Amino acid sequence: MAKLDFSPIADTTRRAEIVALLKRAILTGQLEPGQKLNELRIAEQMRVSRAPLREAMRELVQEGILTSIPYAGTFVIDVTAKDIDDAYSLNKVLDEFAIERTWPLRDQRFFDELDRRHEAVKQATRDLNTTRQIETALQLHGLIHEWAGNSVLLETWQRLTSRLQMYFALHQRARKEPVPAEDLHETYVRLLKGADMRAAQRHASEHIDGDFEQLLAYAQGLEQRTSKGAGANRAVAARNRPDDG
Amino acid sequence: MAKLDFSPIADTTRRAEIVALLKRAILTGQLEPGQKLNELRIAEQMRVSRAPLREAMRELVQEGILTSIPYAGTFVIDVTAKDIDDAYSLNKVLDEFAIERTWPLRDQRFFDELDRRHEAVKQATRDLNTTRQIETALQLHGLIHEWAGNSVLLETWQRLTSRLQMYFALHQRARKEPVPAEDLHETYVRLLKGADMRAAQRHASEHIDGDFEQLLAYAQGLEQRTSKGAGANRAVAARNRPDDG
DNA sequence: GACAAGCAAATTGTCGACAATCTAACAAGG
DNA sequence: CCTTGTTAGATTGTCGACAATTTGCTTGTC
Repeated sequence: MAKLDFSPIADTTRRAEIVALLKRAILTGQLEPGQKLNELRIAEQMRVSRAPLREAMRELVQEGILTSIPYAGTFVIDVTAKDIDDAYSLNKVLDEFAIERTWPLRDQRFFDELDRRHEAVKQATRDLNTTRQIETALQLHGLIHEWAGNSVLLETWQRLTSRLQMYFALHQRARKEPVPAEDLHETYVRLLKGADMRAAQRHASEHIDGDFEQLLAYAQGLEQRTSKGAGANRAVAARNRPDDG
Repeated sequence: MAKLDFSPIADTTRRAEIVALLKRAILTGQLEPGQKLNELRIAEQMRVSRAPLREAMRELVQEGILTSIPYAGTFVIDVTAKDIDDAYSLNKVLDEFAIERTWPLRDQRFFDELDRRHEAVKQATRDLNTTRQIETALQLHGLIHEWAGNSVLLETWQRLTSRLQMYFALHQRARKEPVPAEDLHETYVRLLKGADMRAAQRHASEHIDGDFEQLLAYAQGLEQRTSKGAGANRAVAARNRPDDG
């Protein structure tokens, strides 16, 4: 018998599809930070009952992109400069670890996959598809975490990625300028193929730095505009913001 | 007006209480790895309907201590030697990062809290309360993550802690020997109070090493006993195991 | 006008029942 | 004997309705 690996059957529960829908809406910035999610309205729009919707929302709360206050509502997380800075700091640490673990495991398949993902980024850049560009860039970046062979690391990074994707989407949305056409990942890919692990680690940090610098500036701008909420409870403040429509 | 911080009102939803109950049952090892959670039975035992129970289970799935297979059931995660090793590796990295960030922020309140938690561990040790001993030891360990001032790091560590607590509980349960009476954390606390950050980081790694060595040995024993499931899907294998009762 | 009590609307939390799916046992056919 | 189709039972997934809680408005009082 031929050795054929079948991929798992897709989850056919409404819950799973709702999770996917909501996640996309949040990560692409269609649902804005602080926005309240009205269960009845969303359930009607999706043509499902509130039960699977609520279960889906519970998952996203635990995934860290929604917050929930009993009897008050469920809200898209707010984004502060500190949140972004925290995520960035940890990401740097995880990257170094991932590169260290991936390094001895690199093989032809790794390099091929690296090229494949790099190509996907370049394609999205050519298409001027910012959402897809963010998505593919993070997938390129995620390869070292997948390859490191540490399931806990991968899981952690994927959770972090959700937020990063949201942050970048918000940033892109705020500044309506066109996407940079240059290839920012050329050096990153080259170093990952090379022989100097330290150099790769160092570049990974710096590379992320470049992306995050803009993000931080954007977030700090946000802070100032909504500065009244400085010491207040963010979630509570969110209550007074408009509903989803 | 006196500057008084009120602690948040307790969540009065059934869901939150169910989460707490289930989590405790899993983290203390009362619910064994791979065990299936029968919704109807648990709901009846807790005198609640399945709706809040299912929502609670969704949270724990996302928290990583339950796994769910559509239309098949929700199971306590299986524990493999590799899982423990992965968690251990990442924990080491997070610890170094946490110490680095906490280091300049240490003050009297930090030292006081450190002593307080250290004392709690010693008390639990004197009481021969293994469950509480694990709990307090992890809380002592968690201080650096709380103090580091990075919310993403803290969140990540707390997720890791859930599993660590489960692993240690299983380990303690397997070997019925009495708890070691010596104080394993003396050096750790002393170094955190000292001036040599590198030394503290190094000891943290080694200190964890000691705890994990036993865990790994235990897990590897598990692997061999249930070796038939080596290549098989763990979750599927779990289906054939006995229900909760 | 300021303020407290009380009511009404909207929203979230929970419940019980039904639908969809899986598992296991059994029968039929090769 | 092995495989395939069928069926009954149990369990999970989903639904619509009801209960609990919050919020904002209204009313009455000073």
